[in-house]
Amino acid sequence: MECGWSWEQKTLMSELIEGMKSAKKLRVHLGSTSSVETSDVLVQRILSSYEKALLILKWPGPGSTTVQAQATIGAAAANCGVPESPISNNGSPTSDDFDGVFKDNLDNQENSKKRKTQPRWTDKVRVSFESGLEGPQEDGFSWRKYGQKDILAAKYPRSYYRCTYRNTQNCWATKQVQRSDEDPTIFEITYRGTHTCSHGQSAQSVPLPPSPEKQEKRLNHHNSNNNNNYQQQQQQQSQDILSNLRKGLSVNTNGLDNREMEPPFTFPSTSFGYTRTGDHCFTPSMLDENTFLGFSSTYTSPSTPESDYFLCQMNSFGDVQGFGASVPELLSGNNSSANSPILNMDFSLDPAEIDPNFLI
DNA sequence: GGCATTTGACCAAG
DNA sequence: CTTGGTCAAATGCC
Repeated sequence: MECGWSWEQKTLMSELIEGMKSAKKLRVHLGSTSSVETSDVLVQRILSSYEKALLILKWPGPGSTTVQAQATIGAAAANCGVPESPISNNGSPTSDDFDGVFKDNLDNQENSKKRKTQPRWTDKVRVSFESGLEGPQEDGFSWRKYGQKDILAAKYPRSYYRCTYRNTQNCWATKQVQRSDEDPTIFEITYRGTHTCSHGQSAQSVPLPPSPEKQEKRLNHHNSNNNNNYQQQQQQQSQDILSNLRKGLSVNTNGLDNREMEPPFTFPSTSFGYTRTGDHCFTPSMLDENTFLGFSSTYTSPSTPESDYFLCQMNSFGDVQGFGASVPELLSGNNSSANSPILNMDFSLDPAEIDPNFLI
């Protein structure tokens, strides 16, 4: 693991602080405009989230495990933001979870072959059109498909991808792409491991990687190289996004297998035709997707007894495939760009989603 | 030729 | 034993 914890910590903390400041400003603003009460509730939750996230970061952990815990938290933070698992129901971090969950991550960077205890997180992406611009793949990294498998309970096969630079740079990041049975427009991307390669967001050479079912990589390949610099102005990015999505629409209309065919896509002008699933990331009764700042991260408790599994669900409508990075990679410390890619994002964490027992 | 995907086989986990 | 994840040979594309 090559994630520099100190860099991670600083970056994450500065982002959290910045986000908290913004939320406070928003609260003031909302208050002055006599907004509905729920807005204030939301802001309060945002602030609470930041505070607790910062608390997690600052928490040193007991005894000799401190360094390890912090390092592993950093690894997790690089993947998903702030891990849920360290937070017990009473709000206190538990170092056992840190060690159990994230040490495995470190181990598996060395021992790639066994799937066992690879920390992973899931990004659910809704694809509003079937033009070949499936969201899951356009995450700024270069992936190489190495397998596909029919899953017993799944209608669609699962595709397996690994980092293109696995051999050359010993980058063991992998991801799985699974189309949702219930809603075929949703792809569930499970990321495993973090990128240690230097071909991530800041140097992505294949921002429009292949779709899971039918690779259209080559068609997009030549469009992509101008749209990857995270230091670009957001305005420029938006222009590129629109431009390239149009290219994608014109090029990739036959990108899927017959069985994957979906109803014709209608390109919504307000969202560039691309949305992230928010329904999995918000508590329906509490949050309105449209109310939020643009990004949420959801973590559920480890589902395996060994606590080596955590799952987060991302939502970011600031992320347009091929031009923005999905959150896990944005938060990856392996993309050692001095300019944090998340600087340009409105960013919030919802404590209720981190852990239902966590908040207030 | 180089690099990608496809796909059946193999292997480990549960 | 079943299933999911990975390997690697075959194949395709540029």
